[in-house]
Amino acid sequence: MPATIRDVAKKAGVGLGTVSRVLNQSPQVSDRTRQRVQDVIDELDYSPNPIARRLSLGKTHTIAVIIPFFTRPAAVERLRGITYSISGTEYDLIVANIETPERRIAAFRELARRERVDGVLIISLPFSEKDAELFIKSGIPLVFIDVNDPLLHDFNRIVVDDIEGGRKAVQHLLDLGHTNIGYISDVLEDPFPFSASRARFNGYRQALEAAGISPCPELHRHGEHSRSDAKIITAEMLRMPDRPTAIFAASDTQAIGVLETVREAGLRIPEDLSVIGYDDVEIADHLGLTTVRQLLVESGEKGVRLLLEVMQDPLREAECETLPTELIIRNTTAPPG
Amino acid sequence: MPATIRDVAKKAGVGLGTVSRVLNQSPQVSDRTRQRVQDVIDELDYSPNPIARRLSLGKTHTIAVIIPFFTRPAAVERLRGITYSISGTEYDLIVANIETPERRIAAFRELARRERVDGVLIISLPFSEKDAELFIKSGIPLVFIDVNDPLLHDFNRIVVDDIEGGRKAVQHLLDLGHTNIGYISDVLEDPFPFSASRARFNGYRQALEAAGISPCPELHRHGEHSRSDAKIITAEMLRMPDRPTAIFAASDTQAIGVLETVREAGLRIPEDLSVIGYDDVEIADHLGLTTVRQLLVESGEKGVRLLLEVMQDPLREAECETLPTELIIRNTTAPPG
DNA sequence: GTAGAATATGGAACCGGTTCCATTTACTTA
DNA sequence: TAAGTAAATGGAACCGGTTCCATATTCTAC
Repeated sequence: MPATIRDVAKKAGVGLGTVSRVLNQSPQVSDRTRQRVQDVIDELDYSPNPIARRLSLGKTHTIAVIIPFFTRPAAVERLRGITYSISGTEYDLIVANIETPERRIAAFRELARRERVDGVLIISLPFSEKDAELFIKSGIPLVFIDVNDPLLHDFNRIVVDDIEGGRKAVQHLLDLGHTNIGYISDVLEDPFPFSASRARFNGYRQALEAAGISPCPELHRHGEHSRSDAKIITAEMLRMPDRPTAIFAASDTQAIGVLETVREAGLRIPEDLSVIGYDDVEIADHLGLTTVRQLLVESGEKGVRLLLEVMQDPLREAECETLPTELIIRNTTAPPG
Repeated sequence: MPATIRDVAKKAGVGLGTVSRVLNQSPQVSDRTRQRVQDVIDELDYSPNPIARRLSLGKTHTIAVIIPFFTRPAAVERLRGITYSISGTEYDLIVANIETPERRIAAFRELARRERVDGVLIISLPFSEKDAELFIKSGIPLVFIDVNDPLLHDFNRIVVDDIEGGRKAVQHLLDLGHTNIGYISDVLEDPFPFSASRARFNGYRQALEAAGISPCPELHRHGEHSRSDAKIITAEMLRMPDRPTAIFAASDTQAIGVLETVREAGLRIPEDLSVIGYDDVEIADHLGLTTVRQLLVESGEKGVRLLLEVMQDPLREAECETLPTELIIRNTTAPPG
């Protein structure tokens, strides 16, 4: 049904190559011929078939984003930035939502192929040495957002210094006078843990040690990255004889779970217990949550820009851009009662 | 670099058609030949080029979702359901994020083309008669989620009865004894308003009228679909001499803005003012928000399933599935003080 | 006006699959 | 064993673009 380049050529009385040259703004067409062809293109409402174009050019014009979308609200805001930067480019954004380890492996396997995508963005996901081999072998341009690991030294990254971010969170609590500070995070002993959680934990530890406080293993607990697990863990912590006076949660999602349990226990926030999260997702403002802010939307935008550059110039050196974190003090932290 | 079907044929000593038959599970291949070809496929780590396949088959294997993604958290949860249902199919999901009317028009224009996508899902967006013509002309399979308009009678839809949903919200307030009930919504006088907001407004009005209360125009205000606009509008309402004792907000997002302003005004929720939202997005539970629940994830899942069926059988009659709404009473509504 | 250089153009070949029909091969029956 | 039928196979044509080189046309300089 839709007109093809052959229809245009025939009706304009020119060759296929000439139509192609008009379509692709080649200077090697006379103005007169160009106008004639353009008139026919308009008349037939012709536009090129993207699939045929992609096959011919040997490019997919597709960028894949692999994302644990719905279990990490922060990731949603990164994706927002990604859609902004992709919009107006010639690329399609395909989304692979990863909510289980099995899905992650399958997605990597499927997408690490040059005939499949031109580039890949990986957001907030664990990444193993074996995964790295797969992508290196494929030669697919790859950018990580919020994944930072020594393993990734030779890959392009947009990250924050999560050690510093973790330190800021804990330093804020120390400045308020807290010394008995809990930390709730994702599981850190997985074969492939999410690197940012581990770094935030290291920041937690470093800040305590710098203040001459020996980190107490009882005060660090982990579970799935979810509000409900954080609720359960917080309840356990509140049952400790020497319960913490403040809790640092590794993400705002988990901090929300903490808030819930603390309130259900009849404790006042922040008078009886201070809570600080990490990310500054959109709802954090509404909740009055004290948190460490990351530039989530900007990280997505920059990730796309970096990927486009890598796709343009595959020989460029791997780059790692570190975005700032910022302590955002709202209403969930105060000096210990 | 990657092996092609020609490499496989040559190495296996068969013709292209035979390799294709093996790839596509045709019965018309002897077991012996099939095994021989499969061994070579494994040896060369060959997989078909999806672009070539799509051109040959005349299918894009792509489904587009057009979504006002980030301005409507409910849409994010619908998208979650979409990713669940798409996962495991042969289709790529491309996401077009629409945050302005101009972007909407451009996206429709680009995507209403058979060489571009095999099907389209449109979520929570305004849709005009002109838009309808564009899609009818293209013959693209199309399913709407959360768009319900007489104009769409001949299109496939997954909807809720928003009139009933709006009535439920207001009926709940009436049952509590409220008679002075405000309503905050999106702009309804746009050339192409979002249909669900209008329907919820109709529900609001019907419930009042059924209770013998004449709807007061001063009690209905609208702005952009955002938390911040809802904050401003609520402040205006609170300044009314005869301010409402309860507010029905057309979405949870807007309800959150209402909560903020009410609290900033030093009023207690729900003692001084009751608030009810609409959607039951994930954070509503944490906020203790009374709301009208929609099955958001399920609406996405069903939308994909319906679209796949329409793509399978283009001659099928247009279908409209109506999902239930449910009143969810939490802590933001109580009898008037 | 002629020769040479520059510009414009057409279309065969190509991208990597699928498909369909002519041909070949294998099997069955008399 | 021969004839007929069924199954298997090969490869040309096709999908709709892009590109590159041979050729045609236009322009410039003498």
